[in-house]
Amino acid sequence: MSVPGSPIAPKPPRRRHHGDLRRALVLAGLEAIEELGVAALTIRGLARRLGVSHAAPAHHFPDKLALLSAVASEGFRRFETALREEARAGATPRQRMQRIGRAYVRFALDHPATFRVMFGRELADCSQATSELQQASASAYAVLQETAEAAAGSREAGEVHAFAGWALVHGAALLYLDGALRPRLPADSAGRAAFEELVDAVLSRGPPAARRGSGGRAQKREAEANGPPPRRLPRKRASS
Amino acid sequence: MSVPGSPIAPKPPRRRHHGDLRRALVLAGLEAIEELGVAALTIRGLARRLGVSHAAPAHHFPDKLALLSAVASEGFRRFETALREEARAGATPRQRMQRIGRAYVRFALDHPATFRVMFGRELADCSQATSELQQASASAYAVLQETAEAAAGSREAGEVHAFAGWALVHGAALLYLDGALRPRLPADSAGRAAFEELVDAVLSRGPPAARRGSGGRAQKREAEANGPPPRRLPRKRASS
DNA sequence: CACCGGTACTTGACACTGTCAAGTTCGAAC
DNA sequence: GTTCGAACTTGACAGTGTCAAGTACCGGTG
Repeated sequence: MSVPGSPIAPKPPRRRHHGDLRRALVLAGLEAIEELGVAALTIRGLARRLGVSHAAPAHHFPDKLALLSAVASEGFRRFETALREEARAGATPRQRMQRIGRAYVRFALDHPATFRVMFGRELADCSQATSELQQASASAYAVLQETAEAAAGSREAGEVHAFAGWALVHGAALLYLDGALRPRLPADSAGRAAFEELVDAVLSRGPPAARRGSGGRAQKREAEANGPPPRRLPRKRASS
Repeated sequence: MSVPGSPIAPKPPRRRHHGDLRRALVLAGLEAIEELGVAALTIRGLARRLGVSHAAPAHHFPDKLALLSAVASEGFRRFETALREEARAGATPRQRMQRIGRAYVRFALDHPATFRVMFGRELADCSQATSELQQASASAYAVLQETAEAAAGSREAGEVHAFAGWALVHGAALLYLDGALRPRLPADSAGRAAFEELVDAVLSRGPPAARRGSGGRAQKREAEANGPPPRRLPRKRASS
């Protein structure tokens, strides 16, 4: 089904009306998604925005999912860049791990719609066909895993390590984005700040299973050395 | 805008063709979503399935998002039931917490499309209008929080506790559902089993931040008492 | 230079969607 | 038995993704 060889940029674009319509579609798609959400992204709308006919995009992407997949791949590339930059800025493996976690959440909060497309359901069902997306995604995860292995010391511990950290920041970001915390945290900028503090606290202290009764002193000490203690979640409002 | 009073079931249904078309729409919507995914859910399709005209649903839900919201609320109610049952079966608070975590992941894996609708983006943007959904969601989260408070001993520790555990299982479930682990874990039943073992391991051992060098002995002992050690993630396949 | 093949794009059409406006039918209250 | 309103139908509209056929333009070849 798939031709062997380098999957990206197999042929130089012919650049007719827009220089490179394919690239323009991906970039405009990213913009449109961030502005209005995924549901507002239409092929015809993109075509109008770029000044081409409504069927022009079909010559670069067989269907809408393929276009979404290309948009998500671009998102993953930017995501990976952000993570790598942050990892490079950390001194110790442990610091790098925490910085990556924060950068992960920050990216999700800064580009919510892109993040959801990257990890969204639509692509999971059909992504077997788009190796570009799989590769971009795996490459981003590799940043986490490399850092986790260095922080954990061993390879196998690093794998569980990386998965747990990944799941933690991923879930936290999505819970915030999806509004699941909204009854407790407002969606405004103050709510975001409180949320990021909370994530910091969890990243420093470690989640519940490790915090049972005995032996919490060292953790607490380190938490205070790594950042401010978390502000408590505000109580739910009494009335709407 | 909104009428005061009890938001749920304010009036008994008049039962014309389908006894209770509103309820039938929600149930058929749940089924259709689980069978074919959210993208395949259309108002007209539901109407055909129930043998009514294409505009009949509009008399019960002002638009498609309202219907999706009702479906998600029903999902949350079933979700909460599953969590509560599991929590009741645990002896100690800590056992309850682990059981809830496992039940959380199991629900997501058993009803992937419903789970994604429940926590999906579409509803986050408009859910200010549907108090039913907010209430159902908060009620499910309350199970987690109550258990976490009991396990943590104090109220404020319980909040961070609950959030961390929530984010962990939520993120893990979504990463699996979205296929982000697919290069490492196959999507078949063996992959699922390996994934559930992995989650168990993380729930027992605690995530990375708590597992740095010193003081890991008690954690290891408890991990072994709580379940089998995690099978290592299989190496990535060499070729597709 | 003319010619020509193929790519990038356009035009037009189709089936499908969600949503609205107006008409119809039926249950129950008076 | 009549009336009234809710539940439902019919018909229409704009908008969508996708396909088939046609057109313009660039590169190379004679």
